[in-house]
Amino acid sequence: MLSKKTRYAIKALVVLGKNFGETPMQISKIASDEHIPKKFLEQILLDLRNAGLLYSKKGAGGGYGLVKDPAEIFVVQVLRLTGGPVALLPCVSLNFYQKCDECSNEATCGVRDVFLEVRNATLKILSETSIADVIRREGFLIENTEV
Amino acid sequence: MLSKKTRYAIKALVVLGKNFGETPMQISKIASDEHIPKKFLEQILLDLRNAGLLYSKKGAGGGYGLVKDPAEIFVVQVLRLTGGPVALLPCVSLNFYQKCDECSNEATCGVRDVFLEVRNATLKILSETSIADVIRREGFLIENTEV
DNA sequence: TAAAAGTCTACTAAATCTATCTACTTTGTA
DNA sequence: TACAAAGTAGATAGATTTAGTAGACTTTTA
Repeated sequence: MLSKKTRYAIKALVVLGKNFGETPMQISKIASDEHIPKKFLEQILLDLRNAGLLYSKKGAGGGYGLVKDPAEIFVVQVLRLTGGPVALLPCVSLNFYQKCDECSNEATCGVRDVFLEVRNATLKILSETSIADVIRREGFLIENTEV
Repeated sequence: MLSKKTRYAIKALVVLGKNFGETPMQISKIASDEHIPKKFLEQILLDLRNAGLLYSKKGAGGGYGLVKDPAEIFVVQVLRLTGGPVALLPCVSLNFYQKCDECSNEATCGVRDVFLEVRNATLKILSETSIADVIRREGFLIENTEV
């Protein structure tokens, strides 16, 4: 399961993606619109800024904005920045790799092999899906509902 | 990430799968062979027994064994029995469903839609892979290494 | 110069996970 | 029949992680 942190980060990026090209957006606005605790969101946005995804502007009229086009930010990046590994086992994780204590030989571990397959499938989807795609899907679904 | 509980459960079922048709196997043996804390494993095997996957025999010469052929036990079942949801978001989970607090409209949520796709991909693999498959893969990999 | 808005560090509360303890029941065999 | 082997059961403790809060500080604009 994704942590709240990861989920809030994605939500925030979606909101900022819709706002791309406009004047920066305040934390408070994002927090209240998306029902995210403001102080918690502050930390998250700061992380995303330090990672180079967002710019920030202090003072009156300040706020946050995307540095890149939402089509160039992929969901998998957000997971990784917010500490959510893609893999279900540490021994098949690219970015959070850890040796299994209970497994004697990684190369011959059938369990590992299965979860490697799962990771690859997940990774494919999440690394091909951008924030822009997420926004697009939303739009598509809304239209579908309204027709 | 899968919990230790889930991982231990899979490991134990693999061991018991190899032993299928033989006399029951003791917790202590599984625990020491697989480097699993014995008392913890006791709880896990009991859960799997109560779920109908294992039979147990008390007293001297007792132990645990698979009720069904390892080809009929699927990895996805083990995840679910041991509390490991397949989905990355509660709102796309079949067995551990929960409404998102921060999401206003589930039907039009683009984030949900993406993670639904991820869940379906994961589910496909895990529900098609049996304990027997895990054992087979292991064998295949060992042969590969030795040749 | 006051208000708006982000920055930074530390802290706490709650939940969950992992593991252990203790006492008990059932069964096989000497 | 008694003892040892082995599973059953529930409680509990320790560690770790997650989620959220608090408060003081800096920068910028009007």
